[in-house]
Amino acid sequence: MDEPSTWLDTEQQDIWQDLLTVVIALPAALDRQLQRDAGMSNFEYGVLARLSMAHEATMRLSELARVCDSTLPRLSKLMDRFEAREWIVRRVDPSDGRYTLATLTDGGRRQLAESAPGHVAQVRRLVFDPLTAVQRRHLGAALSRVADTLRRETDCGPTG
Amino acid sequence: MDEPSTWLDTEQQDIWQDLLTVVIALPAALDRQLQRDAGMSNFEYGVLARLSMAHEATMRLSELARVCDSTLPRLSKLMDRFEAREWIVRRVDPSDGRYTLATLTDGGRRQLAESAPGHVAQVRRLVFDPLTAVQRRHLGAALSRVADTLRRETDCGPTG
DNA sequence: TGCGATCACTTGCCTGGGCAAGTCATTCCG
DNA sequence: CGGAATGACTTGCCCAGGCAAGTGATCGCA
Repeated sequence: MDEPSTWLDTEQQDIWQDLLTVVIALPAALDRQLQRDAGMSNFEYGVLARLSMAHEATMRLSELARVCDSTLPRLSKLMDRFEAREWIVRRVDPSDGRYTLATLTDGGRRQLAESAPGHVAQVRRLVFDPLTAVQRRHLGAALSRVADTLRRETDCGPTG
Repeated sequence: MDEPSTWLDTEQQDIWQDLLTVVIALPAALDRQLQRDAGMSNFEYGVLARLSMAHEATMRLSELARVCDSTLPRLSKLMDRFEAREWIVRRVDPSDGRYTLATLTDGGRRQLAESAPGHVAQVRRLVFDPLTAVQRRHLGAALSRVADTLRRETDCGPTG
């Protein structure tokens, strides 16, 4: 009746349903906690965290956008908001006037430090606590395959 | 130096990074394909699919919103767009005037049938093709634990 | 050297979605 | 029976993000 190559079998459908739940509800749960406790979204937290890990807490916007899976307009507008809160400062890259450098301020670093424990606890509670050590290892192995596929997809050929 | 219960170890950080990639890039990839080939988002596809599976392709909006992980305002506005494209019709529930019933039209069903193969192929390509049968089974086991946790989270206590 | 091409970012416009308030139907309870 | 309480949407307002066009800076090549 069904084309085997077109449809998913029962096991795949169950996995797919759970995966859909995770990709929808997990970001939503992370956003709720961070919004409530720190007044920022999961994406905003990720940007601050990436910046804090960079050398001298400074990165070019294009590079920051890339590692944060963001577009440049989106990041540009976020930087406007962060500058208004004085969490970052922008300045022109002295070595190439086309680039803009963003640097985390002390206030931004403080904000990140205050938000981190609650966020990490949420990640631990929702993702790692429900798993045994073996399940965690297996999840990691499978996720790395899927994540690699998606990264190739995004980088080179967003063929759809 | 670090509180063991506060921070993630290296294995967990790697898994977390891959999971972040998946929850961000997977919906984006699904949206791109569906938008390009069918002029709709992944969420819109899910709503049509759920409706098509219901008895007589009809559901109450509140029930449809629940199974689609949507809010009522969001779904209400989507129904406006779907009605404009004549993919669904709305009518008051005769058994209780507070409810609104949505029914998939023939046009909506046709649209779904045309979109399904490409969407399923994309899911298969991005999620299942990179995995061995064993990895797939392991992924399913771990995901079901995490998904269950998230569903409890959403239903009862969005404690954050 | 100078002018067009490229690059990095910014801005404007539009759409989708969240939240809170409003509307209408039904139920509860005196 | 009637008014208050509840329930199921719907609407209005606001903001974040996508895309396309605009702005400077730098590069390439004649």
